[in-house]
Amino acid sequence: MHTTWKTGALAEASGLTVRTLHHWDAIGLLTPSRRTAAGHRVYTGNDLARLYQILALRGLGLDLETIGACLDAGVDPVRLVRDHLAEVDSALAALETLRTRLSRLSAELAQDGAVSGPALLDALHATGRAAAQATLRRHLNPASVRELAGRAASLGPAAHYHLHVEWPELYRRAARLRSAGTPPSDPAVRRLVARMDELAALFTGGDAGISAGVRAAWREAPHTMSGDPAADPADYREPAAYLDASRTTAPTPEGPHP
Amino acid sequence: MHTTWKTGALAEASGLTVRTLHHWDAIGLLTPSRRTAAGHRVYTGNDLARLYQILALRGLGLDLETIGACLDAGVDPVRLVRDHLAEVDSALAALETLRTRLSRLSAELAQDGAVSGPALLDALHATGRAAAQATLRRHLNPASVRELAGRAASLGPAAHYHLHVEWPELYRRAARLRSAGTPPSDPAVRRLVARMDELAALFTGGDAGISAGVRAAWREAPHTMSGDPAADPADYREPAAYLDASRTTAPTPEGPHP
DNA sequence: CTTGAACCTCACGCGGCGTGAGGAGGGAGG
DNA sequence: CCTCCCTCCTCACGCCGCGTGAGGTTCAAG
Repeated sequence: MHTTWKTGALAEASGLTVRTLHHWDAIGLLTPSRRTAAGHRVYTGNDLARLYQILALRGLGLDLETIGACLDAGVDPVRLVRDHLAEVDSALAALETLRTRLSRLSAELAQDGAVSGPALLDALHATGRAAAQATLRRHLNPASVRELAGRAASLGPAAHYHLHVEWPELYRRAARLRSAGTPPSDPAVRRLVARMDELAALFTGGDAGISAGVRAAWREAPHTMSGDPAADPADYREPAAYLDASRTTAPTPEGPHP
Repeated sequence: MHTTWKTGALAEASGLTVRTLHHWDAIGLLTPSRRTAAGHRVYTGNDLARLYQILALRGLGLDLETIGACLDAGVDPVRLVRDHLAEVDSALAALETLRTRLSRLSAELAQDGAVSGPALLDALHATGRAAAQATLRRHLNPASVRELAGRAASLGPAAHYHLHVEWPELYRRAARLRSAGTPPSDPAVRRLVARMDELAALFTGGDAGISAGVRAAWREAPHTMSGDPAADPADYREPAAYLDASRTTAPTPEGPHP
């Protein structure tokens, strides 16, 4: 009965590839105890035990460096597992959100029997839009809805950009400033507010009634209006209050007057 | 009102980095329509529309090459979404399995108050082992259990390897051969069977009663015996039947007799 | 004209190997 | 002894989506 293995034999027995064993040797994760005079790797029973441990830890989804640290003494297993579990949980949450979006999209596509070229983008675009318009209609009269739609149409492709790219980004930035403790009176926040008001004016034409209605729709159902079903209402409510505070506080001095 | 953007402005507005825009330009995903005489990138409204589409598709988790193909005409959106959904589903299933294992392990670790060095491996090892022994005890008398344990102990670290590395690998290989349509009488299958019987003899000492009991335990609860809670009983039952068939059929000729 | 910010183009790095290229060791058969 | 073929070895580049400098040009303001 043999008690040592050459690279190929170990690879075949373990289901790994020779290249993987070479790699693990190169990074010092699993170094064969011996070599023949010609430089051929010889794995012993101890190496096998280590291989088994590596496979066990790899099965937990740990990266190779962590596995090495684990085996070469020096990690707190409780913390390691707890942290890793947290990582896995967040990855799982992200994937679940994605799955929801995809399956909704898939349904949308299956429904429009005929499949043309940019059908994917159309469907992607349409998904959830009907709901957003319904919400808007609850807060605006038909004439205002038509005016909003007309202004959006006249902006062309830029409308999509302003609504779905720049606007969410402004919101994200407001959220970052807020959580960094920046006071609402800070000039950076004021610049954000100014840009957002500018964008809003593009769509509402400066009509206070329309913009109030739009704001009400966002307050009612941020996840519907933003088109992101995973959006947390709190992620919108708190920055909104922060931005309102910016609009109503006195400016902070920003260096000497010119 | 400006209708063009420089790299930095577009990056800031979209929340991407300048490097990302450079990269997307380099791979031809988003090339600015114009450049200044000095070579500075100038993005137009059309580029913005494309950027918006890219971000929308990226939000679905598609890779950049697929996104490019999508936008430059030439994919079936129905198939694309269906296939991608399938990918996401399998990733999700894998992650859920992993999460189950990790949380069980976490509980195991929390239970053994004191944390020593190789506690993680101990816990990993112990998880589910008690259940496997309970299953075994239902199929073997105490003397046989003791004999099994004694033989396993005398094998040392190699026992872990045989049980948890080589044995599952042999099973996986059997499953592959089976699904490839290889007949049970094929010499490759016979070699597998011979090796598995050899391994079994290492643990049972050739005692037919013990090996029958072990086989019964595996038939009853493969997921418990293998230590993999996600194991599908069918993944063991069918290869097992296949291997049994190999043991009871006549050999196929493998070239001319010597 | 000078400064400083913003822009440009290389080019390496990451993780975990896959996939050759090009060469040497080793056992079986002539 | 030589030849054949299989297994082993060591580089070294490629993947994906950028991050992160290094080192040089251009632009707008003072």
